[in-house]
Amino acid sequence: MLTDRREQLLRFIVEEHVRTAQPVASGAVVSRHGLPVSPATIRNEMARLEEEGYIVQPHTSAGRIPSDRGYRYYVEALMRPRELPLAVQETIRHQFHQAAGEVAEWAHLAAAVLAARLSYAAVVTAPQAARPRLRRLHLVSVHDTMALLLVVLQEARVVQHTLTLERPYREEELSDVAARLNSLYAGHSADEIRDMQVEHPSLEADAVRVALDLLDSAEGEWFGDAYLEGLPDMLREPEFAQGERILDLLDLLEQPNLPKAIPLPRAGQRKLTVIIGSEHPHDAMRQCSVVISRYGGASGLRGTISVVGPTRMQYRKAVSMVRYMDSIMEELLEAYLS
Amino acid sequence: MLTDRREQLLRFIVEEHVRTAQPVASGAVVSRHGLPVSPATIRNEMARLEEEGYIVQPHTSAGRIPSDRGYRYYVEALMRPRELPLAVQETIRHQFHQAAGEVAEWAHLAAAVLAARLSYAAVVTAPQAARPRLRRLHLVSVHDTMALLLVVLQEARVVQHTLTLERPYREEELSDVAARLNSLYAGHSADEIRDMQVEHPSLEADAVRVALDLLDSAEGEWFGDAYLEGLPDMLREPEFAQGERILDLLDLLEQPNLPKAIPLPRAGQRKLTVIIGSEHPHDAMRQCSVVISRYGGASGLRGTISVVGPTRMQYRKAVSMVRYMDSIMEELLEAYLS
DNA sequence: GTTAGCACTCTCACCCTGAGAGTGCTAATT
DNA sequence: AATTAGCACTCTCAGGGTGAGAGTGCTAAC
Repeated sequence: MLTDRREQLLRFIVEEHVRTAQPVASGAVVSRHGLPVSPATIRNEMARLEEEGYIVQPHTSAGRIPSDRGYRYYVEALMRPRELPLAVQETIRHQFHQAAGEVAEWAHLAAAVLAARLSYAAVVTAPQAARPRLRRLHLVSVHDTMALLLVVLQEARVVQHTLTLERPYREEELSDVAARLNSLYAGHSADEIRDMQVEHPSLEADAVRVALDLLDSAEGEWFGDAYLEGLPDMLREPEFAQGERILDLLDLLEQPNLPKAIPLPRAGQRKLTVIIGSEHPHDAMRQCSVVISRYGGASGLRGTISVVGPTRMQYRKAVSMVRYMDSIMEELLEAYLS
Repeated sequence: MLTDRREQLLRFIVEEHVRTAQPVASGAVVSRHGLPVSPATIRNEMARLEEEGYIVQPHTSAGRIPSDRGYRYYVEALMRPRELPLAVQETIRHQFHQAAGEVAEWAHLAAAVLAARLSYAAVVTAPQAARPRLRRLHLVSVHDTMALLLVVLQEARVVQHTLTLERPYREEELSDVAARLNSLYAGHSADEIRDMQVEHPSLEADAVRVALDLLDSAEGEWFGDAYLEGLPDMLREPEFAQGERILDLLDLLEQPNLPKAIPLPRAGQRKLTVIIGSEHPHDAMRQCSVVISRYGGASGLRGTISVVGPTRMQYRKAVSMVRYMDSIMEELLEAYLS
C-alpha cells in the first residue's frame, strides 16, 4: 500500500524521532540517511505520508513526527523484530538462576530487569491459576489468640490470612484441625468444596470460610501480585516534562488502578500485543505505548509481562525484551510445575 | 524572646500561608486578622521578624512567607497541639477493628488512613523485633521439589522463603524435619542457635541456614516492611508543580531509598519529631517537612509512623494525626502481644 | 509607638520583533 | 513523469520593552 521509498522514509522518521525526540526535517533525512535525492523530493513524499495520516507536523515550520498510525504501521510492517543478543540473554538467564527463589520473585525480577534494560516502566504479574485448587492448608500458631491460615494452591503459590481465635489453641490442636480439613478438601476447587456442604464447628468453619474467600479471590483478581518497576525512569522522558501529566500517570499506575492501565489481552488475541497511544482506552495513557505479553496457559497458570513507555518508544528493543522475558517465565513454569 | 504581638503575627502568617499557599501581605493581616492597627505598623513588625529570620519575601513587592526557622518556631511554641476530634477517633478506631488481620496489615492501614485524612504522603513501617526470636518454623510442601520455609517470630510476624529440594519429599517427611528443628531451636535467637553448633543432614542444614538468614535480616533491616500511601496527593500541592522536583522525590521515596527519606529518630530523642525543610539531610527533601513518631519499644517491637508533606504543611493536624495513629499502634501491640 | 502618604521596586502578562528553521509551491530540468 | 532549485511564506522561540498591579520601606506628622 505504501511505495518502497515511502516505507523507507517512514521507517527513518520513526527511528530518528525515537532517537532524538525531535521532529525530523526533510534536510536531515538526506544528510543522515544518505538517500540519493534532494530535500524537495523528500518533502513531496512527506506531504503524501501526511495526507495518509502516517506523520504529522507539530506546527508549520517544524519537521514531521510519526502519528500513532505511523507507529502502528512501523510496528506491524517495518520493524523486523530481532532476537536479543546472546550475551544479553546469557546475563539475564544468569540473574534468574541466582534468584531461583519463589514464584513471586520471578515476576519481581522480570519487572526489574525489563525496567533496567529499557528505562521504561515494567509491570509483571505473578502467575495465577485460571482455576485454583487447594493443595493443602496449614494452621500456624502466631500468638495465643492468633493463627495464620496458609492456603497452598496446586500451582506453587501460597496465600495467607490471619485468624483471630476466640480462645487460645495449642499448636497440636491447630494441626489436628488442619489435618481434618485437608483430608476432606485437599485437591478440590472452591466450587467443589462448597458443594460438599459439610457442617463444621467454630474454628473449622472460620478456616473454611476464609480459605474459600482466598481461593475465590485467587481466581478473580487477575492482578493479585503485580510488580511495577522503573516508573521514575520512564517519567524522565521529555514528553512527560509537565507535572500534570506525571500525576495523572502516577494515579493510574498505583496498585489498585493498574488493571485499567494494563488491559488484559483477550484470550483469542495473539501472544504479544502492542497498544499505541490513542488506541489505549484510558485518556491519561494517550501519550504512552504498552507492550503486553501473556505467558503461561499451558500449565493452567497465566500472567502478563508488560512495558509502558512513551509513544516514542524503542519498539524493537521493547518487543524483543518482552518476548524474551516471556520465554523465560514459560521455561521457569515448565521446569518447576511439570 | 518574641514580643506577644510579633508571635501573634507570625502565627497568623504561618496559618494564612498554609491555607492559601500565597505570600501574606501587611494589608491582608489587618483586614483578615482584625488587629486594631494599620498596615504600616504591621510592616514595621514584619521588618523585624524578617531581620530575625522568621519570615522572608520571595521578592521585593510580595508579602511574606514563613522561613524554615519561622515554621520551627511555630511548631515549637505557637502551635498548641490539639487532640483529634472524638468523632474522627471513633471512625478510625472502627476501621482498625474491622481489619483486625495481620500485623503487617495494621501498618498498611495506618498509612492509608493518614494519607487519606491529610492528603500528604504517609509511611508506616511494620513493627520489627529489636532482637527477633524464633517461635516456630514450618515446612510446607508447595511442589514436589519446592518447599516453603515459614519462620514464625516471637512477635506475631511471619517471614518466608522458598527452598528447592534436591529430591522429592512427602508432606510427612517435611513435618518431621520441622518438628526436629523446632524441638532444638524454638524460642531462641539467631546467635543462640549458632552457638549450639549442631550438625545437620542436607535438607535440615539448608533450612537452618535460611532460617538464620531470615532472623538476621529481620533484625537488621529496620525498614523491612514499609507502606507508602498518598504520594500523588502530596505531589499535587502547588510547590511541586515543576516536573523536576517530582522526579527527585519519586526517586527518594522508592522502596530501597526510603530510609534516606525518613531518617530513623535517635533512641534518645523525644517520641515525636518534626523535620522542617532544610533541616532534612537530603537535598531533594528541602521543600518537604516530615513528622515522625516511633511506636513500640516496651514490647520489644518498634516501628515508625511518618507523614511527608510540603514545608507549608498543616502541622497541627499532621501532628495530632500521627500522634493518634501512634497510640493506636501501641494499643494493638499491647493487646495482641501481652 | 503609631500612622498617613508616597515613591520605589518587583512581578506578570502582553506585545512586538528579528532570527532561524523548515516548509510548500512554482518553474525549470532530466 | 519524476526530480530539483529557488524562493516566499509561516511558525516558533528568545529577547526586550511596556504598563498595570501589588506591596513594600521610608519619612514626617501625630
